[in-house]
Amino acid sequence: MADPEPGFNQRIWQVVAAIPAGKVATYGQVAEKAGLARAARRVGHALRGLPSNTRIPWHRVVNAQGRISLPEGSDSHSTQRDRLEQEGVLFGTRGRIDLRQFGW
DNA sequence: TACTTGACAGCAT
DNA sequence: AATGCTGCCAAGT
Repeated sequence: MADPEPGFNQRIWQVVAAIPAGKVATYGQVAEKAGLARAARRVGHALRGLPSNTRIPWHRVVNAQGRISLPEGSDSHSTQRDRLEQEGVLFGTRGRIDLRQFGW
């Protein structure tokens, strides 16, 4: 097997899919929950590889600073922010989400 | 095949 | 607060 850990991507998607609407998780949290503690980067790659028509709520994943980790001004960025606001997620003055509102 | 990048995070300086 | 280094691992060059 070329891939030593087959299915981890799927594992990651499963974790992301389990995030309740109106709530967000950080890459680190997702990684940890997927059994990949400290491999937050892997989460980023897994999400990046998602098809445009995916039903995975990738927009509920932000970085540890409570910010959207995508180039500001990009389509993905605005899409993510729009969806989060639509779910009731509050953004701070500097486009920052106060993660404390979720208990972390 | 080797080196560099990257939807990150945590700790040290 | 800002910068730099390290860990982790896949994908790109």
